[in-house]
Amino acid sequence: MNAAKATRMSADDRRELILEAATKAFAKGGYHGTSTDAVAKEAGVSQPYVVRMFGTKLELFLEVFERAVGRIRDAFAAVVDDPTFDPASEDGRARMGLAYTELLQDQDFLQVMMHGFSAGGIDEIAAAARSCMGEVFATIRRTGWDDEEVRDFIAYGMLLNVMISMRALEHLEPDDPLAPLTACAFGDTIELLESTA
Amino acid sequence: MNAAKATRMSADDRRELILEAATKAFAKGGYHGTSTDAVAKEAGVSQPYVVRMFGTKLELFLEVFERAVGRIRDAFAAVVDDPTFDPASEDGRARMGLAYTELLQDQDFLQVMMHGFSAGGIDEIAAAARSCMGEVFATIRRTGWDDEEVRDFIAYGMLLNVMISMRALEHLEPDDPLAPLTACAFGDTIELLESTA
DNA sequence: GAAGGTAGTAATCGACTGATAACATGTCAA
DNA sequence: TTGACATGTTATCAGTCGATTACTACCTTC
Repeated sequence: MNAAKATRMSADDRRELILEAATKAFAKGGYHGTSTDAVAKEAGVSQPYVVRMFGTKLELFLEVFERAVGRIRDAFAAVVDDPTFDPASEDGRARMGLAYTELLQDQDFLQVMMHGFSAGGIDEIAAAARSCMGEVFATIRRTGWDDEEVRDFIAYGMLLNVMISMRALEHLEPDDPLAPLTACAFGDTIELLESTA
Repeated sequence: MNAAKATRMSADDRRELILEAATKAFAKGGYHGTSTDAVAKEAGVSQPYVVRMFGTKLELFLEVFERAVGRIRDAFAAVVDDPTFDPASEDGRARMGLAYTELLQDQDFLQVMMHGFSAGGIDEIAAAARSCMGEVFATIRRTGWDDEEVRDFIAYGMLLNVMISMRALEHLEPDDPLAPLTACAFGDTIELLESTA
């Protein structure tokens, strides 16, 4: 899949490349539904190499998952840490919303996140999910908003995540059963996203 | 697992029993993470019997999923159809909230639902998810609430679903990274749930 | 009491999966 | 240039999975 196959690469670069490929692969199938071979093919390397580099499939998934949620957390942190950010203002709220909207452009991350959140059947993943989600909450809390406001902000984001996972944006036809909710949930960001989805 | 194994049973009864077992099994592992053999063991029948009764594993999952979401939709429908229901009143909103809280008692249904929502990689499941979610939206909409209010109600429910999936309720220790959000999200329903979880 | 449909199992298969081991190739320092 | 390490592959394995086939046991009805 990748042109870099023939050439040798530093382990760090190769690791990065595999993590990106794994993000794409896990986004589609989740932990159980994605084989290490699928990741390897996506990355353009052999399957045993993937396994050996990360130890086990679970460790690979955990790393992919923590990166995905970490990226989201960091996007919010960047807004909060901006010295011109005023959490109480309408502009402040808009900035936080926009930060999330920008994340919607790369849906692989969000889907990996949702797969991790749903995988409560695997202890390590559930623990990572709680830990990462706790961090996101703590980050958004730093706005100074009331906990209820933070909670509602996260809840709304979660709705969007779920709808992306069920591929609502690819089914905006007026006769689709979900279209009314999709329109209401995504509002005017929908045109922005349609072009990229 | 079930005492009914030795005795013969009508196909309809057995079907029901397998669907319940499958709900429990799929709640843990989702579609990919649950084998038909796991379902069979949970139901106390042989694996080939499960497959033959439902055709394929996918058809079984779809039936389990549609039942799960159907049950949620019906719970809301019952509230809306109650002649004493006044959507605009505080009591009306409380009733809808309570209907959801009652659903939280049986977390298997909610987890199956979340697994279905996340399984966008399988076309049939994604389509079923959109369809079922569309029905839930339409049902709640019958309250007469503004679309935004319906959306927020669903979003909040989705947050609770996700937190249940990551087993937040089993990790309420003060040092758990997620505990603050869990406390905020579940509020006073938490004592109610702790006893059953 | 036997015929025929229904409920259910045992045996088995081919495909796939994650992991391991053994091997090959490239790179760089002395 | 040769030794040593890092990068990467091929071959292989034991376990698991969904599905099919063929078989058994039960119940009903005439």
